[in-house]
Amino acid sequence: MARELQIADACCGLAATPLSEDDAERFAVMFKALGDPIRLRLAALIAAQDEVCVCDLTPQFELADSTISHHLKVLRDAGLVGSQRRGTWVYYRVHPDALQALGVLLQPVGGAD
Amino acid sequence: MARELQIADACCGLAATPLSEDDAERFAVMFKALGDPIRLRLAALIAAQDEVCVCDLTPQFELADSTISHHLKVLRDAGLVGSQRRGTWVYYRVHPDALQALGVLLQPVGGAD
DNA sequence: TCCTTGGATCGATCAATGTCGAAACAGATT
DNA sequence: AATCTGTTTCGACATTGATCGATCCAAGGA
Repeated sequence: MARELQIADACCGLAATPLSEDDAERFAVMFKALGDPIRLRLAALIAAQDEVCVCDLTPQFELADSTISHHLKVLRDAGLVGSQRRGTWVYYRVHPDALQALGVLLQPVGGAD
Repeated sequence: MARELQIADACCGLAATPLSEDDAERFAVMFKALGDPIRLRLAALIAAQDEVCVCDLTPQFELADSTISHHLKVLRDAGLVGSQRRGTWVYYRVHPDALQALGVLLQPVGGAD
């Protein structure tokens, strides 16, 4: 059951949100996932296209394949991306809703006050 | 010298950004800073007002003052907030530009495709 | 001057994380 | 079935990070 991302709480940005402990916990997981240079680049590479084969990602880093796989799992567990196996290869794509929820949380900070 | 946050690279969001290793490094520091529930709540509390006295923050957490101070330092080092001492008390305020840069990086992911 | 109070820093401890190589797993090909 | 290739999982290790108590510093008040 792909949980529905019930993050309606992110309606008004950090500034307007008292941000319950639960929400803070959930959002922090996502921010933490993006809080690593490798994962941030991975996320950018995936977001740049509809979907990306892992086999196209690993060559772009000087890290063991298992390490890249680990980082992809962190992004997956955070709900930021999803994966799908087709034949031999595995393809990753972003979950736009998740990234957008984080964006909304940050955006209006200096906006309408 | 409050460094000028030269993050013009964040013009087009994750999707459009090849995201150089350097940029990834810089942004990751900020995301990582927000990647802790305590710090995320601190950031929200600070963003909710023009400025906030540390003395108003510490009572809202069941943590040692030194721990809160440490988390504030992480937010400060990431460039997300700034502090100013006035007499006995220290006041924190957000750096809207920094938060906004992160927001822009995330926002347009699912936007115009 | 000496205490008190608000904050930051330091040093120590324990948990979490990044990294790797080895092994396991899933499909495809022979 | 045997094997090859792409991907993930599994220990293991070194590094980082969260937390605390103790200490230090700055500003006020006795």
